[in-house]
Amino acid sequence: MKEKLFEAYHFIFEEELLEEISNVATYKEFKANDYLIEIGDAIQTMPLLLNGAIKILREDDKGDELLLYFLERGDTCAMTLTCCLGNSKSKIRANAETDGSLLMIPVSKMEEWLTKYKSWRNFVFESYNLRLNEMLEAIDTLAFMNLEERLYKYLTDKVKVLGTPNLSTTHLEIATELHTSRVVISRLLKALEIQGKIKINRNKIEVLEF
Amino acid sequence: MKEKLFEAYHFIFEEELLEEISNVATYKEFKANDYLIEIGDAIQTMPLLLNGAIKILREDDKGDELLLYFLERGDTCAMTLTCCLGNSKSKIRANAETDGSLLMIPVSKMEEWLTKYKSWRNFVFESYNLRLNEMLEAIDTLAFMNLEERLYKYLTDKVKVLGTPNLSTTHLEIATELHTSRVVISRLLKALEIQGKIKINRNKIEVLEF
DNA sequence: TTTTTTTTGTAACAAAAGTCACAATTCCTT
DNA sequence: AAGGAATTGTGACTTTTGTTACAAAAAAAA
Repeated sequence: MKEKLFEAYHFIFEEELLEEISNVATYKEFKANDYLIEIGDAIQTMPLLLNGAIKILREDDKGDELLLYFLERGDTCAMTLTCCLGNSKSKIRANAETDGSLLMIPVSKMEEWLTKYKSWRNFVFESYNLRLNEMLEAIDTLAFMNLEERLYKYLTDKVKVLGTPNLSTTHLEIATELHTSRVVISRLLKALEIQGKIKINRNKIEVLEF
Repeated sequence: MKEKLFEAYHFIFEEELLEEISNVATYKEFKANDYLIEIGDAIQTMPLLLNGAIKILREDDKGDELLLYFLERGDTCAMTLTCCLGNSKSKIRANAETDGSLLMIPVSKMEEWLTKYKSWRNFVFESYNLRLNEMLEAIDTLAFMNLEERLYKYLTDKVKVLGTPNLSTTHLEIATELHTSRVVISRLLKALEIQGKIKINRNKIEVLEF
């Protein structure tokens, strides 16, 4: 665990802080598709992602989903910070995209370190900034792109996060994360295939350009 | 200026901090429709809104706009914080919705106060949280609501910010801020009028239920 | 008052996205 | 191998949103 921590964070945090973290943090492993946070959960700890990828989803009152963005190694969830510091309930769902591991930091420590370590303060602000920018990107996508463009962006984003152009997913799963219907996604995937951008197989999509 | 500062912020900041602010801040008044920040601007100071309302807009590469949210008294712009601390260019446009005034705080001070005053730290985090939540709301609106619902939300939000049910605006202006076309807005406004939710006059819309 | 500009209304059409129904295919289970 | 479940394909249709073109009304300017 300590090795993983140093591996992922030694560029960012000073030795002393890394030591402190490894003393108070709880280590947790997760498997792909695990639900890590549910909407409405009270958040008591702040996660530091060591490896793996986590997707952050929004849901409306009718249960309709929408993928917001991915977290990767070295990321933390600003939504969690929001909840920790604001003492409110989670407004998003966190769902493991791959297997991975993370550290959980108690809120009390994370507040203490804000004054104690400049690198921690920078990290926290940097995280907020990253997340704000991800949200802006999500808004751009929704407001300014049509579904075919959104779909292609979704596929290429996934390729980047997973590190392979071969995606194992179904049309229905994509439709859910983009908050549209399966028939529409099948139609648009077909269109992308005709354009030579992807190759479709059952439960598999290969992204050819990205 | 000092009175306005104390009036707007004495619940939030301790005496000492208020004094410091009034020593280093520059006071600025603005008129409705003034452009306060343009996309691409380098941000050197952080604004504290004393009174009035500011709307925050996003723009894509083709020049299409989208209203993100409003800032009101006691607010600061997390986007600005992002820029200040991250040292990047503004990704949004700030446009005065009403006349008003604000204070500009140098970045150096705002960083210094982070360690010095707990109330300042709380304020900054609180601002980030507010903005993240506004962004989430914007995403919900785009992803889960149809245009008629978005339009009605837009109108009622404006009523809240301006404090009057009588809005002075044109169909074209609304269309621009919702990133759609004037004809569509005219059509949907008519529909809302038939439902008895609003009353339409040239350059004026009265919101009857909100 | 006339002219010009701005704003709004409206029809007719086009494109994008969503829905429904059902068939075909592939995979999994037994 | 046979049956059932999951996944994908497809046609026909509806709804929502966007576009174009032009007329009418109101306000502003000359």
